[in-house]
Amino acid sequence: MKKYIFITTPIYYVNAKPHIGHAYTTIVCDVYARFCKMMGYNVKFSTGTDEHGKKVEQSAINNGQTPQQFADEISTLFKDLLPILNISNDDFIRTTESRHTKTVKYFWKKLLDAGYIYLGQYEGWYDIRNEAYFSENELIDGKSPLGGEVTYMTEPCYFFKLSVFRDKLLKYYEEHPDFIFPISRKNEIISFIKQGLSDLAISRTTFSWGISVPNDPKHVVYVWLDALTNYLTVNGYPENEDQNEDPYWQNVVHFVGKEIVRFHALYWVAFLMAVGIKPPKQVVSHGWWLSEGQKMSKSLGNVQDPYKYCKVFGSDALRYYMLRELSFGADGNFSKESFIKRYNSVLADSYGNLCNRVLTFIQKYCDGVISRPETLTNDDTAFYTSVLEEINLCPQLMHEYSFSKYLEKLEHSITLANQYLDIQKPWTLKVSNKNRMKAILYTCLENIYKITKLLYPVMPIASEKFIRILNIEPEFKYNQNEKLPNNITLGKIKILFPKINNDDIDVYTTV
RNA sequence: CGCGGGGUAGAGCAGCUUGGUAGCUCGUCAGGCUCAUAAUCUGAAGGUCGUUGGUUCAAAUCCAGCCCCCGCAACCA
Repeated sequence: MKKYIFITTPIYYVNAKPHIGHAYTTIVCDVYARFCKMMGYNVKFSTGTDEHGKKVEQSAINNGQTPQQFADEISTLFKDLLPILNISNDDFIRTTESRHTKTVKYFWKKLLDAGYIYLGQYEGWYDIRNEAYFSENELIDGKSPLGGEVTYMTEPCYFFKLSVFRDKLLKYYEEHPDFIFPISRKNEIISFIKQGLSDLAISRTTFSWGISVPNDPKHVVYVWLDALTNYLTVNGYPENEDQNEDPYWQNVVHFVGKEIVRFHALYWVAFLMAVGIKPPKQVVSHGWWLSEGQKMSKSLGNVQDPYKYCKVFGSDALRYYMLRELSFGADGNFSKESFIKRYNSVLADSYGNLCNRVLTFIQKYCDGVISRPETLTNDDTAFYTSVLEEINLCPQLMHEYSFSKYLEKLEHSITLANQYLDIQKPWTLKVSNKNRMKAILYTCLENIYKITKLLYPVMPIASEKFIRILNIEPEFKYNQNEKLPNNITLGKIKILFPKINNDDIDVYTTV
């Protein structure tokens, strides 16, 4: 039976230009999506931009543009970066598209019909800059906890009856222990709910750049109700109304940064429960990047620009680095020094060089032609076994989002291959035993091939390049018993990862 | 009693959920190889796992207290 999965990035808010965090989330999703495709899943993978709200309206005015012009411009920036990162998304959704406004309005009516929306009055101290209300006792020195100036306001406002979902949500988490990844985030959400849930204001009248509330156009739909619904839009709602029967909707995985877990794991689930749509399978949260040990900030001038790394090292290298360096879920550090070190020691010296030493050997001493040996020695089978032991762990690690360990296993397999060569010393057999020499080379090449296939989700370009050198048409399907064809004739050999010694790469953004 | 993250070899980290020889990468030192991108391979040195106490036959891992570091204006994954 064919398996389905729907993988999403958050939609990115167009108030700011793309930065390293957007690149990271998107890359993580892409790696997972490519992996799932490799495992035979039908994959739907979406990303996009979130374009409404007061901040966008304000930024547009400051820029002398209409909100739509402003949103178009920034959205394009996000979209244009996808090919640079080599992202294989199936859809790019914008919240200003008509397909989306239609979904949101429909979704609103469903919530209304189900009795979960009521018109009330919001009163409290309003922090204009942060678009949020606070109660008297939340204020700090007469300012909002977010630091903004506040004024006392009352505003008619639609509410979503979030409070009635308290027990349903807790029960859902309990029945789906893997719903929030990692566990530490799940505990945060649970303790947040236990502190008490109040109803959620889901409309605003203080600005107009948004989707207007059906039958009450003074109001626009609150940003998160608008934004989260994008996942339904992408999945064809409301035309495809019965999401509970939709194969992709059975297995939805939302990748998010840790700061927006609450919106996905709590509000979104409650919204869906309210209209009777099955909540997503999992919300997977990742940490933040620091730069050279410090928080990235424009004032410190240490904002890392991932696209500069792409230019110098290629997207494969950036993807590899980001997944390998961070223990997924935790915060981590992005540094030029460690990037160059990992690139050179693993991609250039260890993997790249291994490929090159075997390929050029075959080219020089076997005229580029090699075939499956008749017999294997014990050393050969031991080598096959030891590599298999490593790479067979990979699928499970990927499903646990242990990207770094996934790569660690492959790196260790590469070391095993280098060791195998050093022990077998095929270069001593050039004259004395050419058959044995070829058997060694074929054995090594076959294992590199297996490893390379598993590298594909992370480094699709290099993986494909290597396989093309073997004159094989790349087909990325996972097969535990992956085999090379019996006869290989090499094409033109290329260096996969040229060593980079330039320490003067300008990596900081010059915004 | 604000919230959260963290303290494990020179550096950066994993391990902690499900207690039982402390592991990875880089770096250092010594040696081997020459097919390869001055790449590779072998070996070695280097840690009282922040601290105190508890549970246990056994704790980096569980529990309690304490110390120290980082983040919590905005932008935002």
